[in-house]
Amino acid sequence: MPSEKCRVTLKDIANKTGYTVNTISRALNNKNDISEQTKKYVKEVADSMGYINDSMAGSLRSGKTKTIAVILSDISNPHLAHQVKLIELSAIEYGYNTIILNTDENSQYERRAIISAYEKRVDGILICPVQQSEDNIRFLQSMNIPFVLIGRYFKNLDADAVLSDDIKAGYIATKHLIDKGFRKILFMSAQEYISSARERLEGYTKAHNEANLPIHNELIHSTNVKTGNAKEIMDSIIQSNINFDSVIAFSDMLAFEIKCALMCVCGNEADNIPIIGFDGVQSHLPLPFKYTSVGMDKDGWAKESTKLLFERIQYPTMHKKKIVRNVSLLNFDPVKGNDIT
Amino acid sequence: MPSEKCRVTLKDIANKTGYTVNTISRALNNKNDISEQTKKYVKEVADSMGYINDSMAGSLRSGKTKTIAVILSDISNPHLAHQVKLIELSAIEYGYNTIILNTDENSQYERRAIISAYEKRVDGILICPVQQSEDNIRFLQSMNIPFVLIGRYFKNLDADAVLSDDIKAGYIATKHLIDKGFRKILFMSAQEYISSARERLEGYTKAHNEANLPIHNELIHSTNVKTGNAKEIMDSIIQSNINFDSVIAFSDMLAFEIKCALMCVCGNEADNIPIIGFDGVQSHLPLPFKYTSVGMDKDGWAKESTKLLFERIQYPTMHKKKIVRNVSLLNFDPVKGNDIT
DNA sequence: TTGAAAGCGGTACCAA
DNA sequence: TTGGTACCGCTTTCAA
Repeated sequence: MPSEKCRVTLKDIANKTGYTVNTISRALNNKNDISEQTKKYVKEVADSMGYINDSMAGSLRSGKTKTIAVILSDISNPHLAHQVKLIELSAIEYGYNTIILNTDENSQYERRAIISAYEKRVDGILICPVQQSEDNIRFLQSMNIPFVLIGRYFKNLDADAVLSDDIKAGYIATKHLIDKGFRKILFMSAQEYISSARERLEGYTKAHNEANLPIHNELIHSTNVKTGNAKEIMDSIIQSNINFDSVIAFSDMLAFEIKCALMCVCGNEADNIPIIGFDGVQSHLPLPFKYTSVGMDKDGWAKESTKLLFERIQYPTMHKKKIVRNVSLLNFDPVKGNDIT
Repeated sequence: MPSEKCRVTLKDIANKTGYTVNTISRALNNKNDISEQTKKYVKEVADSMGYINDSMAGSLRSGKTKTIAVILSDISNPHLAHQVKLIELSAIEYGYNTIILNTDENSQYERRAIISAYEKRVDGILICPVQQSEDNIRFLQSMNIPFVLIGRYFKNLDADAVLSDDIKAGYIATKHLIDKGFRKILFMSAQEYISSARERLEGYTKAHNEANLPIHNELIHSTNVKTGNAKEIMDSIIQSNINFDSVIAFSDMLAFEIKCALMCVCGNEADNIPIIGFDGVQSHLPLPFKYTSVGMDKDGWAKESTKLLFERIQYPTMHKKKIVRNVSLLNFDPVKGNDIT
């Protein structure tokens, strides 16, 4: 147990044992220039005194914090929360801690998050960039902290990235609906500066082109979609007499919101309007209704990006890598479970 | 922009301006024994050099990290993720950062999390304790770090806590079903060492007693419920020929899982078996189906507990407070929205 | 209003 | 194998 009054330090152990702080430090860190006997003794005394390392003091000197930062839009999004959890588990295996910083898709907050990570001297950063501009990422580059982009990337920026194949994602979602006979597919996208939004739309277009079907611009909504306001947007679309028979949504959570909105307007008829989302949350969010999504396997980009980050930390000069992960159509059924097409 | 090679330090600014590090430090921290002119000049130079504070070095000296830790079972649970987000937002208002540590309902991990928080010298801790034993919390007490229990408490332990009225929660869920004529209410609880689980069961019992209804022990399952294995448990219950006409589940996520399990077994008939969960996730998780839950308002214990923690940090000797928040029956309908009874 | 120096609690480096 | 000492970057204290 730690002393009642204050922190037990190396000095305290040194005083008690007669060794110097230096020896204590190296004994506790299992350095091999200390005799086993001394190590054992020192460790015992340290334990009995309830010594707990002060990571700040150590990091200040060594320059290493054994901590990585994960910067993303919103931890309260179930998809991201799950990914973060996986990242944390991975990081622990490498002996690292994780801190999470939210951007809320806001460049200013993102800038703050980057600064905050720098203040805390993290050894590396995983970041799903807001992308409103490239400034923040260039700023991050100038800091010389290893980082990996997750889920989104910049064309003109040579950086490590772990992405999903978003063109394919948009394509298979669209093709799936086209194959089923739907011709008026509403595409509810996010901000168009987001690379994954653009690429999914590209897939949407590709599928239409392949099927020799025209693209109706009124069906493509690249509005600033934030969770929580889908109802208003859907209402305005419906009020504008835009005709659609199916929907593709930028995320699963958005898809759920859209479904609610449709239920408000059409009641049970809403079931006739299929909605496909992205992210594949069904792997860890079993919900009592059927839904379809396009996504990676349940590990998403979490494991891969953590691995890449630690590679980068170890080999700072290694050539930059861009990893694109495969996606597939995921049909979730509460009875049958997941069915991957 | 920060220098390409390394961190800009106070020393660098001192060298450039001719002042000492001391003056620079106090100028940047807006202390009032520095002339406005000097402050302005120093800040300009610091900005132009891209100076970013090294929080570790500062904290090491000052003993304050302006960081709190949130220790809970699993950030990937949507309910907790939402609460954590609210805590973070609150903390930022107080000028604090937040780190999150997961316990996975495992005492050993909880111990590690507490140690990790101590290593990082956090100024305070919000913790939803695993409760398998009191050891970890007593350990935490011995550390002299201000902390607030959230959602769960210990009878024999004088500690700050922000809780929900779980007896009432169990009571109104049960009464609601009894009033509707259900008589065989399956109670799917969590580990019985968890205070909220016990209290909800107490409410369940109370509602039965009040209605002069017997309690059937076979309907009460205090198994080690972790998300993800509800199906097996439900299967075994059904195989045992235990008869039930309705369900109360320890959490909303568990309720969703149980619903899926029932759909597997009874198909559409599952709709005739009402399931009530706890947590009230509907306030921030709009899903396209109706469900009922018992919970607090959407702020949950987040704001209140953060506030209490900062009170405690400010007044270490203040008498301990136990805050019990009200709960109500929440009916979510994708069309009508939330209806609070 | 500013400067000089000590020190927070470790780790790194070199000498013994 | 161990000890002595500088030092990480900042804040605090006291003197000027």
